[in-house]
Amino acid sequence: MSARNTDTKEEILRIGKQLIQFYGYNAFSYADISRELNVKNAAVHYHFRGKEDLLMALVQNYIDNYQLMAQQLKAAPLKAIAKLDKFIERYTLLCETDSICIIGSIASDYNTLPDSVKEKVTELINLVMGMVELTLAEGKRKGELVFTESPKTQALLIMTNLAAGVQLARISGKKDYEAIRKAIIRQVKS
Amino acid sequence: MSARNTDTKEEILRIGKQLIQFYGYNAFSYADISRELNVKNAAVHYHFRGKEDLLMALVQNYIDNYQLMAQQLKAAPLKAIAKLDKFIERYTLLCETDSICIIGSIASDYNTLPDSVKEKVTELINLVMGMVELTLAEGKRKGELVFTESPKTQALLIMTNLAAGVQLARISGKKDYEAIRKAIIRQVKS
DNA sequence: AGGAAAACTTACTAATAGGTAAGTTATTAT
DNA sequence: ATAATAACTTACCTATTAGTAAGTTTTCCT
Repeated sequence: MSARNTDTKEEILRIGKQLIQFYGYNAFSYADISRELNVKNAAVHYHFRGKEDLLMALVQNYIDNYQLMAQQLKAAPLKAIAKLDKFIERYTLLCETDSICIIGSIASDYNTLPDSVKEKVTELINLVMGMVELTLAEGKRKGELVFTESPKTQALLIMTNLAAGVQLARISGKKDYEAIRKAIIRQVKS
Repeated sequence: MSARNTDTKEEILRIGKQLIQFYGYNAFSYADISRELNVKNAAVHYHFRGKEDLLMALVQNYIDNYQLMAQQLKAAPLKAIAKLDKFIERYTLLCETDSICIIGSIASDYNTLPDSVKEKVTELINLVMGMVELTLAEGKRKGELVFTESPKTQALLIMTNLAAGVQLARISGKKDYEAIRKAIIRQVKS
């Protein structure tokens, strides 16, 4: 099963992920990836036939990741607020490297993407939104969280705060992101 | 040949604005603009030396626009909630054409932009944020609005809800945007 | 009417984009 | 040991990109 350089494919995904979060989908090329990996661009095409395939794999990767996270969160004996924190932390980390959430990045380039990718992205969004919504609903039921909106709407508010929060942080600084982060918590804390 | 078009320059700005909001900065070219205007791409270069200059002019255009809006809002004998509505309506309109806010669009491509543009965008953000903050602060002072966060933080929350709201709407539909829009109002309504 | 300036077009660059076909080297299974 | 195959490289290709220099047409001004 193992091949000569098994992690080239994973490395491509890793770098692609970085590039899309730092520069955006339409602003990076196979040359950027191959340069960083010290291979020729044809090698990247070997692993991913085209940019569309690479993006598909990338989004699928996120889906797998979040699916795992959703399972773990469900099983974990954590308070809702701690679960929410775990989720928010991902955005805080992005913020620290001047990167943005892949959903936001893709959303900005959405009208230039092939339909296949659009569908996969919808899948990803539904997954993430569902996860946050569930966490909120459970927290509310257990009395650990307090908010007046429906869990779905509250999830929308939080997601948009975070997604645009990291975008804004690039321009006006991390302080604004921090203010948003804290406010999100206050909004749902009992 | 025929008809002289003195507003070519303005038309370029109009189309550029559309393109950046629909496709993103790195996904449109001078060819896209010249095609739509029925001129050659050199004509676009005549009015704006390069893409950087075009983007600069575009952002400046927004600054002028919002500066005017800020003045009008200050002077207008409107309740704070009505002023806020006027601002939100811009995003609702964007949403209807599957377009996103220029700030969000630029934020996503931020790391590919020249410094000159970055600075201008900061100017734009400060202007818009300041306008929303002021409206919120005034509304609170007059008892027309009620919210617990500082006006600045509340402005951050609203701005991020809207900016990411229109982005999200592209993917998961306008219903989500509508839910966000209504929740924003509820959050500050007395 | 005539000249200057503005608003273009024509006709090119050079660089990069994404992509492919065919050949080479390394790894693995038998 | 060797055949098959995986993981590449070499060497291209075509389309598009932003951009420019030089010439042409249109409009403005006197």
